Amino acid sequence: MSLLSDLRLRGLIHQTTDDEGMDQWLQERPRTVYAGFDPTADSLHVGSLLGLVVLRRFQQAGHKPIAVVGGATGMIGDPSGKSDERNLLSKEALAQNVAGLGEQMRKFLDFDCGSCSAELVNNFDWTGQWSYLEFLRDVGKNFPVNVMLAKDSVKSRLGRSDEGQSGGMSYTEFSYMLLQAYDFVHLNEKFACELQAGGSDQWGNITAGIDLARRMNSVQLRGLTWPLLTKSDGTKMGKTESGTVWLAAERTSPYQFYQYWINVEDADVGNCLRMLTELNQGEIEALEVARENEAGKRESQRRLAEEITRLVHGDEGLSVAQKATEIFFGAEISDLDDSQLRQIFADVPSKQLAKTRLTDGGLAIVDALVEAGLSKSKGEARRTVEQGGAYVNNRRVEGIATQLTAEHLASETVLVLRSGKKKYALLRFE
RNA sequence: GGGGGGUUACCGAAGCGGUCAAACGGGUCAGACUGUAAAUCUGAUGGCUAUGCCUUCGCAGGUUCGAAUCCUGCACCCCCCA
Repeated sequence: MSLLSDLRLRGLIHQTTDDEGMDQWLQERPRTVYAGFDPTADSLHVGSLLGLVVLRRFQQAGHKPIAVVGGATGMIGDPSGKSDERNLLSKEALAQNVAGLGEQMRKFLDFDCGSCSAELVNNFDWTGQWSYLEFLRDVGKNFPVNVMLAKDSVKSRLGRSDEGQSGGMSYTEFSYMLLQAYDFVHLNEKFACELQAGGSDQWGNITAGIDLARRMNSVQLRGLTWPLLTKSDGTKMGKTESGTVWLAAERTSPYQFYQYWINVEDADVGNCLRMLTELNQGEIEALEVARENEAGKRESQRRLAEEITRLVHGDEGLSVAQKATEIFFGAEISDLDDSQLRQIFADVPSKQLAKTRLTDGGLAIVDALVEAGLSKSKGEARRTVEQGGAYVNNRRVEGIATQLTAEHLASETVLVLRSGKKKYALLRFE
């Protein structure tokens, strides 16, 4: 199956500049394709996943992917789809972010495989060189304002100009499109890049780049967009009550990441499997059937979580996430050492207490719950225990009189407390 | 400026001299059920060294053997008349 028909089948194609010819064009010879990534944080998040996955597929099909980090455009802010003007970032912060993103991209793209090696470039490297006058002369001249005003991203903002300070659009933001358009021209000149891919909200920017290349260099470039990945309730993927789901393990632990996918709604999981994983059509269909017959097993979610977590955090990250899942959902805790426990419970609050608290008859379970922050008062702790909601190392505590001693330690120094179904805390005795 | 009503625990809201740590509903926390879903059901819900003790009913005083409940003053809120 050709790359493009596979992408189509997976629902990854929203629009192309060349519906009839592109498939053929891609099969003729290896092409160079680029997609942009937002550098407003030092980590990518679930929202960037689609772009990475698409570039990865292009590379697997023998094409050369370029990931462009918008160091320059990030300083300005893309108006597309944003209701308000974005905060500007300092140069230093951007440089740091760009470095972080590159690290994560290595998991998706091969940067060392000869002619189709991926490239990571920062558009600040070329955009930063421009003088204002040069830019106006060489680039700005090619942008008819009336065409720009007709773009949806601009129109929607101008319509709000009477709504006080947040309405309207600054000249800086208005210029964003020019910068991004020039990126395409530059990449075409330097890497012979002929195709830009992006989310459907990027269509306007992509076509602007194609127009500019035609005017400046008389070349015909191409564009392709993927649909925005949204949930069945219309909200964005990748957000939880506690915030964004990041790809960096320091920001979102592998366990939390894995759990995010495990908890995807039935209505969304099919889309996610098709768009984000590399499972083939047959496997995806089999999961679909399984989902209809035995929805309760949630095999699709499990598979989805497994695939994506492996891609982002590697086999090791996946196995920690799975082990943690097993434990967080009731498996008794045994045969684990300090470092394993710490890794698994990385997200869980912990408190250090003196080792001596465990000697001399031990530490009352009620006090332990309060110390660990699982109960606000001893009364509340007592209630929890009496109602059967307190667990030590995932074993239910029987009786209010329980005293914790060294025998209750799960590993050398750590004891795992739990209140209710999911609230955990660690006590470290050192 | 005058008249009336209000202020109760996390929130809403009963209580109007002892049996009030204070009904009821929501929330929250546990438990059961379940698909790590939704719904439902059950229990708990001021603190503690705990069959008792301590601190709470806007704030400060007072009456009384005894006050969330009565009286006085103060603060804030709402309504009506100027």
